Amino acid sequence: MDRRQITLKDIARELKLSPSTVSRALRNHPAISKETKTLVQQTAKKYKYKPNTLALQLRTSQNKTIGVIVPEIIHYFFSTVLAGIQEEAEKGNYNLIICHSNENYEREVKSVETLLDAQVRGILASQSKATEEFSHFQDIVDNGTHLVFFDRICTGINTDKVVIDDYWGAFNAVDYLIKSGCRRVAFLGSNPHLPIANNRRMGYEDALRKHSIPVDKTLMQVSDTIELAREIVPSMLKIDPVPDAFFCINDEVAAHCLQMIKSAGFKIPEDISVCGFTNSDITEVTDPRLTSVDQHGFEMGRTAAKLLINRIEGKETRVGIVSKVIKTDLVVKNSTK
Amino acid sequence: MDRRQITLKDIARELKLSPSTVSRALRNHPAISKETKTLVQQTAKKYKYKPNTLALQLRTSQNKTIGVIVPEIIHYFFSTVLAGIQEEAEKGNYNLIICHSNENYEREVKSVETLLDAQVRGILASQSKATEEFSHFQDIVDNGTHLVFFDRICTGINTDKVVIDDYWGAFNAVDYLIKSGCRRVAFLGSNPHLPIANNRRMGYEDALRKHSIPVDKTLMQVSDTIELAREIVPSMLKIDPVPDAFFCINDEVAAHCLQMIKSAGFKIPEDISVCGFTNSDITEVTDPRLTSVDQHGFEMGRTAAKLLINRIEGKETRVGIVSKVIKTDLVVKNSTK
DNA sequence: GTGAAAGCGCTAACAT
DNA sequence: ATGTTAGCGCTTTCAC
Repeated sequence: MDRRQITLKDIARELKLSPSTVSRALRNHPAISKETKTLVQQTAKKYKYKPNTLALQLRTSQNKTIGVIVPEIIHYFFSTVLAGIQEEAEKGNYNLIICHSNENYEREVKSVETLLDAQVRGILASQSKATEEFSHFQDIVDNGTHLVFFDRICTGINTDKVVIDDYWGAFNAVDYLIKSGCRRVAFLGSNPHLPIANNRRMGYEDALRKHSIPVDKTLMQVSDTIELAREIVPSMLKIDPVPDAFFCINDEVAAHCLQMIKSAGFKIPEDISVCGFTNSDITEVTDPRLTSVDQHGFEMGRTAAKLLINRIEGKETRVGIVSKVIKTDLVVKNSTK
Repeated sequence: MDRRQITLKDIARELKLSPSTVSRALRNHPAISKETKTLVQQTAKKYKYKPNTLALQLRTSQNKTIGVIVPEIIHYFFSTVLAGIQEEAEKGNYNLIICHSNENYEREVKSVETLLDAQVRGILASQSKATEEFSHFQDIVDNGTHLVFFDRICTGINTDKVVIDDYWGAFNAVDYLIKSGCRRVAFLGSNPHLPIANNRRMGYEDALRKHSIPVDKTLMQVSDTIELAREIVPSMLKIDPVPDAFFCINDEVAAHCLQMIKSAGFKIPEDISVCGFTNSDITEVTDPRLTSVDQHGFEMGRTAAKLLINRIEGKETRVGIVSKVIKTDLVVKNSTK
């Protein structure tokens, strides 16, 4: 069953032509006669000839694969980004090698190694939460391989990036919460060395300041996983006076926050509002449905992949760093007034 | 910045050796003297030599990539499977090309073409809901490329497959519902030409029969998307007597079903129980938390990938079709009595 | 123990 | 308009 693929040579032999003629005929070279062309092309079709990509790429010493490093695959936002990357890669005829750091620094380092070993032309990366050291990313650049960060960018490395407007996403959400009557807005954030977390915190603080509400450190906590939320939210509900809104760094935390608020006996949104970040599928099935900031992951994936491919193909000529920003949208549902 | 990779030749020239010697030294060939070996290996390390995979694969005329066709990437179950495939592929040093049919027949056909053009060694596929014609899958087999179906298998093609025990998953869930006191269990299913849907329907029916409950066609509907559920569930809630349980083909349908039951004024699980299928992340954030059948997608992905790789490498010697079945588990939460 | 030559499939100079 | 030759990076006979 394992039949060998038909090669140019096979066709050449069959037609008593030289391989180069066949090659040219197939690629519509002007110097080939019409008859030979049609003859060759028919025979190619007849034998289901497929050019050997390996040989082609070896010759031009340019493979067409790009690598992707994501912290987590089983995750609404990242799978959305992945879908966008996939679409753009397919369009440009690039193959994808997807690596999965699993929020783990060592696996991230290994992923970089894997991708460089595979000699990908470029890498799209989103940093794991655990990463605080960046030399593996620097290796990519030093190797002459193109690198574009998306979402969880790494400020220590001088390279292209695609982010969302975390600051404005947070600012608008918190501004909305305040305008709807909330005065004690809690912030469940993430490790501040992640720019996305820090920018959202600043957006949060500035929205408070705009309305002359003092920033209260007791209302700001790192709580970016379900486990942390289950620990921290109950304790925050005991603060007096109790927060009248929770602005959360992601939808999972928001959804579980919402559950705990309800089981503590508060009404949502009458007593306490909750707002998430991402606008993932789970926002539709919580009760009440969860207000959230849409991150447009698909568009982020497409943008990042497009940028990388343009760099690879020399179509992006700007010499310095290119930073693209994807706009967020607050999607108001029922967990806010 | 785009420096050329170091090749065997470069090292050979530097060390005044022949490329073949260098090649042998690097791969620890017995006929090479210890001194040359260490010398070569040191120089290789010094220049960060990386073998050119393209050249290697061209020589052995065996690339190391496998293709995956999934109906949907942004989907808890499939991203779980993907994570399993990814892990196994990485372990076996295979690259992945992931195609995304988006539940669309034409895109599925095109995906097969893409993968065959890329000359992947094997393909892992899960059929789109829209597919009713299978010749594109037959093309894969005719081409001599290995094919393993997972989850949404295609019965028309004679090839390896990995499925879950849909029948027993459904049987056990419905059996549990009945044992908890439900008598009028509705089934929100999917297109019966999909084996997964048909097997679950049979499990459902047999569980009813086991308890001598007649199968009532009015309680069985095709409703496998959120849109369909929003249309069908309200109408079913008007049936007299009303169903006292809904067994749903997936968690999204179950979650939205649950919402509509609540807004119709019924209590869950006191009046009506709801059970989903997959046990995805959303089962944790609905109110009440959703009882569901765990499909173990990660294990399915690993199993399918392992099987495919074994076929490719000739390690799976069974001549006929290999069918693997992943066991499901009913995970009882709060939407059932 | 090491080297020379050939070849994997393809294309691009350089003939003719 | 077509053929010849060489070479992409690597391994593998076959020599010595």
